Amino acid sequence: MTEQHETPEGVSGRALRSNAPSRDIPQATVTRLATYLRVLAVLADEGVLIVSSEELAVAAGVGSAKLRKDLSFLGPNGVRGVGYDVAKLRARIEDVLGLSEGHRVILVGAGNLGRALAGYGGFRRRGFTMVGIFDRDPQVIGATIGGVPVRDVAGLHDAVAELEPTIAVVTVPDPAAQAVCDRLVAAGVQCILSFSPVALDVPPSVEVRRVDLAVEMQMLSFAIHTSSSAIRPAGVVVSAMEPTSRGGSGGGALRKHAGSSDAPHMSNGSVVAQ
Amino acid sequence: MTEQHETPEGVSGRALRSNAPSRDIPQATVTRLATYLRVLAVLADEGVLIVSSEELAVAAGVGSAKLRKDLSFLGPNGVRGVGYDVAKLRARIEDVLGLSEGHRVILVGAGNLGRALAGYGGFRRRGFTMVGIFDRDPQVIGATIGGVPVRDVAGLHDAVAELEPTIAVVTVPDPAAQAVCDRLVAAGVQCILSFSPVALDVPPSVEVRRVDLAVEMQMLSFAIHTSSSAIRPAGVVVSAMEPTSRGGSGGGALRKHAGSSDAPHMSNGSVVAQ
DNA sequence: TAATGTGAAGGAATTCACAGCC
DNA sequence: GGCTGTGAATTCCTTCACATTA
Repeated sequence: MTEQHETPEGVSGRALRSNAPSRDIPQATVTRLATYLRVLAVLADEGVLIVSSEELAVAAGVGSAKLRKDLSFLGPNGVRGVGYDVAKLRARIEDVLGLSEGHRVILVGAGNLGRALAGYGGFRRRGFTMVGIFDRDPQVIGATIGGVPVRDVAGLHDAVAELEPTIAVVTVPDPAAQAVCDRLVAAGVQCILSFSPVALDVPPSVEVRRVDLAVEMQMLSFAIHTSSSAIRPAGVVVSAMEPTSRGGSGGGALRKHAGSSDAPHMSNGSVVAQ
Repeated sequence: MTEQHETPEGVSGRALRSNAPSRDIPQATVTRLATYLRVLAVLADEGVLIVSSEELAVAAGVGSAKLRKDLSFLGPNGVRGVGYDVAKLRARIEDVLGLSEGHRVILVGAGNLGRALAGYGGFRRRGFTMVGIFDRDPQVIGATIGGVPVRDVAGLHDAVAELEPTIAVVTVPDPAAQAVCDRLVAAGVQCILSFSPVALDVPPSVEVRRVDLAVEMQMLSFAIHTSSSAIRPAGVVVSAMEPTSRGGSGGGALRKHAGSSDAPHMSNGSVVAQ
């Protein structure tokens, strides 16, 4: 959906920290940086030390020029005639995205989706530590999910003070979403990822991203609809994909096989942020 | 990821059907149409008959000019000086998105995430019918999730011929994603929603959307990082949100109570399409 | 020589402002 | 008077092509 594009005025707000990039980083670039990071993690696991923009681009599904442009916002990261140092580039992107110090995450709503997220190994692997899980159901409270005990949501306020989470993930039924959100805000949470399609009302100082699965499905629907109604050579569809050179495994020189990787089924969603 | 924005060249492929819009609809607009649809459903439930672009825009979290521009791609839909007929607009958007006739969905991977999706009421409500669920685990095969029995993924090919799904949702562990995808493609599935972060290799005729939760979390991280490192008046954060007029409930004339109300600033997200 | 980094061109999406209609 | 629909201006993003550097 990414996206694209909300956030009219770029994204940032002038970063003034240590290694902060000098210019503002475009929103669209930030979205892709997260993708590059995932690919770099896989490469690192495979023992790859150096990667070229072309190889990285193919693995991430974008054009190499776009990738270089994206990386250029972080300052010089590669060596001309050689490529990028995988470990160094990875560290640089993590630093820029604010992932270096990790994040403490709490989850409110231990339903199926909440459990799926809590059990998602990819989180911890990427620096997100689940420090608290909350629910309203007495039958669920006290149980342990992914090693973290489920607490009564009634104690949310105090728990936030105790756990000091940097991010809260909300996976409660739609009607409860706003109330939970209000309590999180009252408790001082600044950053919320909501899986409810309802638009949450929060003060401007709080950052909310919303993920709506149905939106993804509907966009797929549109793709089918338009392609099936288009006049086209038999079997060929005008698809919404990147004009990436798609060559199975024949392309990249350094990639081996994709085994080790990440987490088992998890999820997530599309996106749509508030 | 949003998303936003993969898909370089617009989205469509010349629609030539019945009520097809004359022009191509921009990708960014399609993303938001799905959002408008959700808001319209809520309004309809509340008994609202007519809505102005300003009201709809606030509820959806976008600017009114943007909303009007978006709707203009679908042809004339409103009445000047009055507003939009909720039911009529809703039907029009559903038609354009290809939702009018509903979709038959199969799900591969009955883990926590798969179960969460299968049980998600929002799907059926929006015209997506789960017609088949598949898994590899003998312990799960035969069980019923949301009224649909779990079948052995070994019979996927024949089942696709039998069930004729228009969309397949993949929620299997990462290492299995490509293989499952290949089998779906071989069986004739044209449209896949994958929750695995790995980039799937498919023929150009197949449409794939990928959803990666970690990307969302990382974008949140960036938002925290940049705003916390910015120089700003105490307590106020330079956030990446829409500059929407946020006025609690004082604004809209037709809306009743806020259970679901207004969507303050929102926006939307990103998405990463392969 | 090989691949990065980047100005400049091109295209897409957003915003503005107002003409047009009820 | 009020609100839609839309050209025009603006801003943002992508793509191209090449100068630059190891």
